[in-house]
Amino acid sequence: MALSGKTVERLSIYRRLLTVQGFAGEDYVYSHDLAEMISGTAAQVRRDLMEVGVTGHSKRGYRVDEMVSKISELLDQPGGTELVLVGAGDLGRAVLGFIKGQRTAMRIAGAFDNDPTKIGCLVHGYRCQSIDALEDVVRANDIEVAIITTPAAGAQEVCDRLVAAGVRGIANFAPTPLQVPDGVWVERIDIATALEKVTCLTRAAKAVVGADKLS
Amino acid sequence: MALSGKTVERLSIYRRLLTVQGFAGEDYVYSHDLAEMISGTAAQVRRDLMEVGVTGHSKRGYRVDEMVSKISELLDQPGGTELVLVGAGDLGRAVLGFIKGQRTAMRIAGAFDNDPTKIGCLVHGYRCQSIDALEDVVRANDIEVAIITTPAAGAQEVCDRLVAAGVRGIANFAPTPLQVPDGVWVERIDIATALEKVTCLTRAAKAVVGADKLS
DNA sequence: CCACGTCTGTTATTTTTTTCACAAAAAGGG
DNA sequence: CCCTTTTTGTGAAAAAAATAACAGACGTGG
Repeated sequence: MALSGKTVERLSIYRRLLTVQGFAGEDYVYSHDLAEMISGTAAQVRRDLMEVGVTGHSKRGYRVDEMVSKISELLDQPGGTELVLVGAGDLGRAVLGFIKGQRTAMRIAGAFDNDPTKIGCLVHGYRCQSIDALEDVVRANDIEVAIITTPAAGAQEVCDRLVAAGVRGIANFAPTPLQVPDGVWVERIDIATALEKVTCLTRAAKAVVGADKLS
Repeated sequence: MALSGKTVERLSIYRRLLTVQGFAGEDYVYSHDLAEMISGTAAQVRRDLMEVGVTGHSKRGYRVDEMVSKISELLDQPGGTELVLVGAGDLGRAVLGFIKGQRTAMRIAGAFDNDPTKIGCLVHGYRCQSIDALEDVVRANDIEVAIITTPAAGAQEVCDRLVAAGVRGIANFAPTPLQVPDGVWVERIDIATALEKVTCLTRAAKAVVGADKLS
């Protein structure tokens, strides 16, 4: 019963809707309400919830607090997760802000950059350290998850160093694919690709609508 | 022959590998080389290329320049795409930097924010305007694609205004789902979800590896 | 110029993901 | 208390995506 990536994504969104957005404060929620919010189907919501083991009630829906705690059990590491972030540019700053803003179960154990003018500076309350200290911090804190927000050019090298130091999961914001050994999970968040996708598929969507109009 | 979203994503990556990374400068590339770079299979690469209509050569591979121009034909709008960006915070700044950095076929027609202290400031060379001017700029330039980098709270309202002004495609970086009418394409780039996914699935990957070791 | 090995193009197969559809549960009204 | 309506839970069907597999093309080396 390995949770698929897609399911995890939706669970993350459900939880957010149930805690800080939309349905915060409700006691019960129907599957079709959640479905509408995510522009999906009720069946899919029920299926996702089945996977996490929450059970709803006919005519009432699902208990919000039960959903949230069950989802959190699956998504969050018991004591929270410590991460390191490499690359304190605009994007790194944005990601740090995100982590700080949402009160998620994540803590930043260190933020790193190779630019001497950035080292020592505070970014969203985190002190930027020299990339030279990367391995030490990762090993000292048994860090398993890292965020790469460097330019494409340096990403693979940073990745290799992280993996060598014991990191098993990487959120890769650099616009380049990373090569990793088995057992390391890479989540790619590719802004350049996303932008190209939206410009491309916007035209496609229009074409479809146009076709519909003819029929 | 509607290009699927997944295919478009991969095409975007292929093009980048063929122009600015990895294979820039090569005359021919094999499908298995591209496959290795993206940690995929050669069959999938060939399939993607089939969809764009490039045809390779036995024993030689695919012509890089042909691939790039065919992919560009599909991904890019002929004269390039003009976009607006709403939300000039850290994330907005990061996205503007991306667009400026990659010399993609995209141009920023306007960057907007509702924070009076930001209005008038230059962000990566773009002058931040008041959100009040949003509709005027969108209509005056026939903007079809927009980028939302606001906090979650304001995103839906911004989205509604954009759609009302004629926008048909939205890259949504706000950590909330958006409701849009038919014919509008939304591409969600959810950093909070991505981070939760990587922390969650890192443990899952480890579990799998552990299980393998037992067998 | 022939045999071999490699790489493409595409069909078939498998796997994964989503949607459909309906029985069972249960609240509410008369 | 029973009937109606709404909502869950889930097997079955469908759709989408990825992978495998292999015929055909084509250099290359002898």
